Amino acid sequence: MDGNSKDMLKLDNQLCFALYACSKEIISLYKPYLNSHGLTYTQYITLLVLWEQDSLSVSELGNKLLLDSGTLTPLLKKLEKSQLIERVRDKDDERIVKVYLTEKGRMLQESFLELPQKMFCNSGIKLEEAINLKTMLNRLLGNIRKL
Amino acid sequence: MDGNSKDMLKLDNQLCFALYACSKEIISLYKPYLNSHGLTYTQYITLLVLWEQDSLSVSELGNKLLLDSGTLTPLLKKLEKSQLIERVRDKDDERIVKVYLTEKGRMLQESFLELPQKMFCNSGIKLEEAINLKTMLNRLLGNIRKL
DNA sequence: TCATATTGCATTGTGTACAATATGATTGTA
DNA sequence: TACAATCATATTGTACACAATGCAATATGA
Repeated sequence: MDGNSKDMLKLDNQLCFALYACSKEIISLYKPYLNSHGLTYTQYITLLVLWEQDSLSVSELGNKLLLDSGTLTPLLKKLEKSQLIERVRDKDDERIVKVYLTEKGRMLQESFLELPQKMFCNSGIKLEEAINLKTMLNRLLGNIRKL
Repeated sequence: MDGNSKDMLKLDNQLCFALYACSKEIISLYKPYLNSHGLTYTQYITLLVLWEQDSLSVSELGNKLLLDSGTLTPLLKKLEKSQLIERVRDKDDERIVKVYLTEKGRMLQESFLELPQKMFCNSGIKLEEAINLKTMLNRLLGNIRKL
């Protein structure tokens, strides 16, 4: 991040591009494994949330995942088609669609228990560094979201 | 990054999700400004590269941007339609398409000279932190790409 | 010259983001 | 209680990003 405006326009000097590239490349590391289970990355993180806490509405999922309902609706329909979840419109408030794991969806967690560890080893960075990086990212994320 | 496998499957413990979310959110900060110039983020970083070095082939651009030609071709056609670049098939090797900035494309750089600074201020993090973060991301990116 | 591999771009299909819309719930007011 | 206005939620449509495949041009070697 040196001197003048033109330098800051260089691709290599842009924090945003580093984030953009890193995110894409890491996700592409996940892909082979996820695809072998018929999942995209976004579907995977949706399941992550449901494995933590079942029975969430579309918007609650969206809040946790930072995803729009317009993104989630087709995604959830696919997960439902694969019989990993069920979408049930709430009786009391018919605007709300609640999402439940099926037995098959719950069982699937077993296949992924070792994945984070495996991915971390692939990344070739130290644990301390990873924690440090994640902390900084979360702080940055917090700042951005307040705007 | 604590204890057991199930904990590591929690969304909040995933470095990858922090990257994914941060990248998306920061890009969404760029969007209003980019859109007002009729550009997407990907088109913007493509111009960043061309402003640094004009007259690159599609694959050379792809290498710098970590983008596939399948992503670049339609993108470049749009930039050509907006008369910001020209795509010229190489005389000596007709497989190669070279990309040149037009005068209009070169001039456009002026409009973006202050953008990185503005974005950085919005992010609410310290310069030292940003440098630190970018360094770590680039190292991580380097590790990943060797796989 | 023929066969094979490589390289580079284009095309197609899938996934995601965003804006516009529809519909159900809530609140305030008479 | 009834009604209008507002708000909340999900869906649909459109455009973009990306991956996979196919095709054309070139290079290499038999």
